Amino acid sequence: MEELNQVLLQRRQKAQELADLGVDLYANDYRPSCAIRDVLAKAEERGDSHQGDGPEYAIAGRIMTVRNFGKAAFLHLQDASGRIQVYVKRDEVGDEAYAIFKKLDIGDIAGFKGPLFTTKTGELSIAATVVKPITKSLRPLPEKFHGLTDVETRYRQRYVDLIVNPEVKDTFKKRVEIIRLVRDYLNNRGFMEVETPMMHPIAGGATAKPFQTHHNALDMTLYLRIAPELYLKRLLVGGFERVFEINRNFRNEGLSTRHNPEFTMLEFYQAYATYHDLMDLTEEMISWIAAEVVGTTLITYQGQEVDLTPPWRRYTMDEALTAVAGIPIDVLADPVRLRQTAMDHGISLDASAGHGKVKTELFELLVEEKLIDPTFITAYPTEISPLARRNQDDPTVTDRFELFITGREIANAFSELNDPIDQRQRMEKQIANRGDDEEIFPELDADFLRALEYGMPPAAGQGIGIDRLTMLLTDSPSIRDVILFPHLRPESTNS
RNA sequence: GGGUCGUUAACUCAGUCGGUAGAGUAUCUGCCUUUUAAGCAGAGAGUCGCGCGUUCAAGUCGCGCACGACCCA
Repeated sequence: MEELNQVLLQRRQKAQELADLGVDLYANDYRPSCAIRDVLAKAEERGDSHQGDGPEYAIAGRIMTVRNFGKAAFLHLQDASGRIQVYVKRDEVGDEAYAIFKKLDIGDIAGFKGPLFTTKTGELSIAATVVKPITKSLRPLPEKFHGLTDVETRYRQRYVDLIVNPEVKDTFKKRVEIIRLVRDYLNNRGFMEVETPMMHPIAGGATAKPFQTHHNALDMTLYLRIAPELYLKRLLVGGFERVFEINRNFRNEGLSTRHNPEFTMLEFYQAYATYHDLMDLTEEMISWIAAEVVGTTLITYQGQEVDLTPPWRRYTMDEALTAVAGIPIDVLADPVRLRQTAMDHGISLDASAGHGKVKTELFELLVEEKLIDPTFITAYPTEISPLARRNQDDPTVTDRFELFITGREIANAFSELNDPIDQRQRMEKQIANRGDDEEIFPELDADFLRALEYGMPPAAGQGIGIDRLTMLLTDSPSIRDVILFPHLRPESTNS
C-alpha cells in the first residue's frame, strides 16, 4: 500500500465527515431519468430560453469542475453521453442538503434533479432542487486545464484518461463503430461470423513467433493463434462458403507504435471469388466505413491528406518498383543486377534469398512508405506467399494483393491455394528453409492438408488489421491509442 | 538490440555557473447567491524515478539500473 499523502488523507477525512452526516458513500438507490445528451436534446426541441419553469430532470454523473460562491455553486456534471452545468443554490436545496453538497469533491459521482434554465452568460443549466451523493472519489482528478498528458499514465490508468480526455472516449466509440460497420457490411453480403480456436496445437497461417502455453490435463503445448486462416479454410471445405472472424491474434514479437502483441484481425473467405473480387469489395467497404465514421472519404492522417474515394490505384509489385522507386524494367527482370541494386541500398541478403525475396525487400524499403493514398499491390512472388494460389500465366507470382494506406499495410489477401499437392510441397519447403535461430520450429499441419484433400472450393480470403484501420480513421499516431489497455512493461514496484 | 530525449507536489510544468525546492491547477481556511481556466486573502503539500560515485556541497556533474517517448535495425 502506498503511503497516503495529504490530498488522499483529506479526501478520506471528507468521506468520513459525509458518512457521519448519514450519507451512504456508495449508494445504489438513485435512478437518473435521463442521459445528459437527452436533456440537451429536449431543451433544443423546446427552443428559446429556459426559466426554470419546465419539467424536472434527474441526472447522474461525475463532478468535473466546481465554481463555488459560498451559498451557491456552479459545477459541470459528466455522464457517458455528455456534460451539462448544474447550479446548486442553498435557498433552493435547503441548509442540510447544501452542507452535504459542500463536502462533495471534484471527481465524485452524484445525482442532481431540477428544471432547466439559461444563465446570464447563456449556458443551459440544471437548477438543482435535489442533491444526491452517489459515489465518493478518494483520488483527485488531473488538472482541469491541461488534463492528463503523460502517455505512460494515460495507458496504465486508461480509466483516468477516459474520464478527463473526451477525445479518447471518442476514439474508442469510433473503434466500436468501425467493427459494427464491418459486421454489417459482411452480414449483408451473406457472410457468416464464426469463432475458431484461439489455442492451436500448431502455430500456422502466418510466419510469426507464437506465445506458448500448456494444457495440463492433456499435457501438451498449445500456441496462442498467430492467424485463424487454416481453420477458416477448413470451414470452406465443410461447405460454409462465406465466413468471417473478428478476433485477437497473438504474436510474440516487439512492441512499437504499429505493433501490439495482441491485436485484432478481421479475416474473411469467399468461395468462388478471386482476389480481384476482394479488391472491389475492400475499396467499397473501407470507403463506406470512412464515410460513415468520419463523414467523408477525404480524410486527414497526421497532417497528410488521404483520398479514400474509389477506385483505388492498383500496381503489380514490378510496376510499383518502377513507378515509385524508379527501378528500370530490365534491371527488375535480371536477378543478378537486381540483387546488386538491393545490396547498393544496404539490404543484407542471405544466399538462399531468391529473385522474389530480393524484389520484396526492395519494395519494402523503397516503395511502401510512399504509398499514401490507398494502393493495391498485386503479383507477390510465390516464394514469399506459401498459402496463395499461383498466377495462371506466371507461376513465379501469386494472385495476391496487399493494401497500403499512409505507407502502412492495412490488408493482405489472395486467391487461395486449394491444390493439396502444391500446398504440401510449399509447406515442406517452408519448413526446410526455416532459420536456425527460430525457437519454435514450424510444423506441417497434417489435418489441414487432409482437409484440402477432400476438396476446398476455389476461394479468395483476406485479412484486415482492425487496429491499423482504426488508427487511420481516428487520426491516431500509435496503435496504443486505439487499444484500450495496450501492453506495457510491468509498473516498477518502487514508485 | 543501438541512438537521442525524458522522469521534480495529486496534475501541467519551471528550476540559470553545483550553494536553503518554485509556479499554475487541485486541496485546506476565510469572504462571496448567475459563474464557467470565476474572483480576492491566506495556508499546507516534495524519497527531485532508483542506486553508486565526484565534491565542503548534487534536482543540477559522472556511471549503472528501471520505466517511458521518438528514431534506427
